[in-house]
Amino acid sequence: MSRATIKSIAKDLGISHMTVSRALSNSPKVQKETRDAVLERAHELGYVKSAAALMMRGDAPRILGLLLPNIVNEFYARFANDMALACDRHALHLIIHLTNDDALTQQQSLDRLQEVQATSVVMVPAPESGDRAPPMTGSMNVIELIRQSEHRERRPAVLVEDGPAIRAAVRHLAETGHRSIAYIGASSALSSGRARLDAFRAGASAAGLNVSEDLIQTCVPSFAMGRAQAEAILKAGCATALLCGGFELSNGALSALIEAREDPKTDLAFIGYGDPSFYAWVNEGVSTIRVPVTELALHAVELAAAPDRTGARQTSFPAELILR
Amino acid sequence: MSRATIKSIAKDLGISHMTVSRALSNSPKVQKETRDAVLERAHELGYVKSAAALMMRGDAPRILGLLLPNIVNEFYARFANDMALACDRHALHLIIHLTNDDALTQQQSLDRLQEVQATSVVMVPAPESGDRAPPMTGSMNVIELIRQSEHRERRPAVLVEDGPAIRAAVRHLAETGHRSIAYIGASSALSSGRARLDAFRAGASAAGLNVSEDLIQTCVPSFAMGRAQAEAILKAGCATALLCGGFELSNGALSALIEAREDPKTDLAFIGYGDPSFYAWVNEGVSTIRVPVTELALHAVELAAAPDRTGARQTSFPAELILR
DNA sequence: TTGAAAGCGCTAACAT
DNA sequence: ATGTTAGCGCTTTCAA
Repeated sequence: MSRATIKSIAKDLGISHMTVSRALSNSPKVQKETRDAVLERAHELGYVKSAAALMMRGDAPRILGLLLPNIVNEFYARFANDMALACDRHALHLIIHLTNDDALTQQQSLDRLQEVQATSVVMVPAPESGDRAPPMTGSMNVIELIRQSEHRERRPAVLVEDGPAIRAAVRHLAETGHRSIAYIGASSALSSGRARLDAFRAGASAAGLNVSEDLIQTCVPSFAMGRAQAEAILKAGCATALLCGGFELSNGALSALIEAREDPKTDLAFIGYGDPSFYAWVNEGVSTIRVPVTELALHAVELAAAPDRTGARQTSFPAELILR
Repeated sequence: MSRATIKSIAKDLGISHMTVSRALSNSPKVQKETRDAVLERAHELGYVKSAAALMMRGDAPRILGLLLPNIVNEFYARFANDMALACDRHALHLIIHLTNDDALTQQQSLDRLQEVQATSVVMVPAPESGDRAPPMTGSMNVIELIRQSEHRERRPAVLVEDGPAIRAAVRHLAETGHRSIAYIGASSALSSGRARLDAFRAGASAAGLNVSEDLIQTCVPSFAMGRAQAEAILKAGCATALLCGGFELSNGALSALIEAREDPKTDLAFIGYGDPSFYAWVNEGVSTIRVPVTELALHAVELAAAPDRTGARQTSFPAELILR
C-alpha cells in the first residue's frame, strides 16, 4: 500500500484534488464540511505532503548542510547540537555529513547537498592536497568554519581568533619556567594551521625563547597523528611542556600523555586545544584553549539563514586560555 | 541565475532534452560526440541532477533517518559516526535528527522524515508520558534502538543485553565489601529502565543484600538528573557505592562525584554505564558497563537496508562489565 | 465554492 | 541515434 496523495484522497471522497489541496492548506475557500471530511480522511490515511513535489515547485523547505570531519570529537558534536537547536528556531532543515577530513568524501557530500537544493552549507574545509581542484559548490551559500580554504576568492567564514590565547599559553608556560616547549599543530596546508603556528612562534620569541625546529610538529589534524607525535616527543624527552593547536590533535596527544602517566619522566606540562568536558576532570584538570562553540554555531546559522550578500565576511570569535 | 536543467542544456545545444538525459545517464545510445558536448556543457554549468525530480519519479535515493536524544553524549556520537560510515557503504543517505528526548520534537522529526520518503528510521524512542498517542510513523520501517516503546505491536529493535553485566557489577561491589549500593536509572516509563532496575535488584538479592528503596533513584534519563541524584546521594551519605543505568545519567552522576572529589567522605565506588573514552582516564579509571556501539550500529544499518519482513525481531548485543 | 489546466525536472515507453 | 509524450504530487492561475 503506497502513500496517500491529494489525488488518492480526492478520488476517495469523489471530489477534485484541488479541493483537497485547498483544504489541507487551510484555504478559507472550502466549505467547512468538505474540509472536515478531507482532514479526517487524510489523518486516517496518514497523509504527509511530498517534500519532493514541493521542492520541484520551488517552495522547498530551506535546507542547511553541515559538513564536519567527524562527530565524535566533543567540539564538533557540541557544534552540531547547537546548530540543530538554532535551525529548529529558524525553520531550517539541517543535514549533517561527515567528511572524515577527506577531500573526496567532502565533494560527494557537497554534491548530495546540491541535489537536494541546500541553500547554504556550513563546512569545515578538508585539508587540500595542493593540486586538487577546489570543491564545486554550485550556487550554494558556503560558510567556512574554523578553517579557511585557499586558492579562491574568500568565502564568508566563521573563525576563531586564537592568536592571543596561544601567545598567552606560551607566555604562561615560559613564566612557569619551561624553556623547551613542544608544539603540535596542523600542517600549513590549512591556513588555520599556519596562523596558530605563527602565534606559537610569536609567543615564544616574545618570551625570549628560541624554539628549536624539532620541537615543532605539524601534521594532518587527526587524533592518531596527535597521539603519535606526542609519543615521539615523550620518547625524545627533550621537551618539558607541550602545546597543541587542534581539536583532534589535542585529544590524541592527551591520550598518549595520560597513558604514559605512571612513567615519572612523563611529567610534561600540557595545554590543549578545545575544551571537552572531561578536560576539567582528567589529571587534576587539563589547561586548554577554549573555543566558544555556541557563539560560533549561532553565528553560522545566522549567516546561513540570511545570506550576507554584501561580500565575503570573516567573523572571528576570541578563544580563551583556561588554566587549570 | 538559476540551476541548469537537462532542458536548459538541451536548448543550449539545440538538441532534445532526452538526448541530454541519456548522455548524462551514460546510455549507450548516444553518439560519442553528442555525449561529449553534453557532458562538457553540463560540467561548465555545474549541472547537478535534481533530487526532487528523481524522488518524484520514485527512483529516489534511499534515505535512512536517525533519531537520537542528542549527539554530545559520546555513545550517541559514536553510534552516529558508525552509522554514517556504514550508510556510505550501503549507498544510503543518512539524515540525523535530535529529539532531546522530547515526544513532540520526536514526532516532528518523524514527519519530516516521512516527507522526504525515508525508507527506514532508526530511533531511540523518547520516554512517553503515558497518555500520549503513539508516534505516527506511516509506512516507514522503524527500528528501535536501546529502548523499546510500549503500547503497540512490537517493532524490530536493536537492544543491549545488559542484565548479566549489571548483575556482575552488583556482585563485584558486594564482593568488594559494599553493603549499601545506590542505583540511578531511568524511570519505568522506559522498558529498558525497568529491565535494568530488575537486574540491579536481582544482583543485589543474589549477593544477599537487601536494598533499601531510598537508595534507588529512577528518573528522566538526562545528564542534569543524573547529576542531581548523585548529589543527593552524596549528601545523604548512606551509600558506599553507586551504580548507574543510563548513558546520560552516568555522565551526570560522574560529574557530580568528580567535582566533590576533594571532600573525603565522597569516596564512593562508582560503576557507570557506557564507556566514553575519558572513563579510562578520569579518577584512575572509572569502572563501567560497556555497550558495543559499533556492533549495534552495523546491525541497525543492516536492518534498515534490508527490512526484515519476517516479523518484528529483537536483537540483543551483550554489554560487558569493565573494571578499572 | 469548486474544478481544470499547466508546469516544476526527470525518465520509461513509444515514435521516428 | 534522436525526438515526443506522459506522468510522478503539488500549487498557481484561470474558468465555471
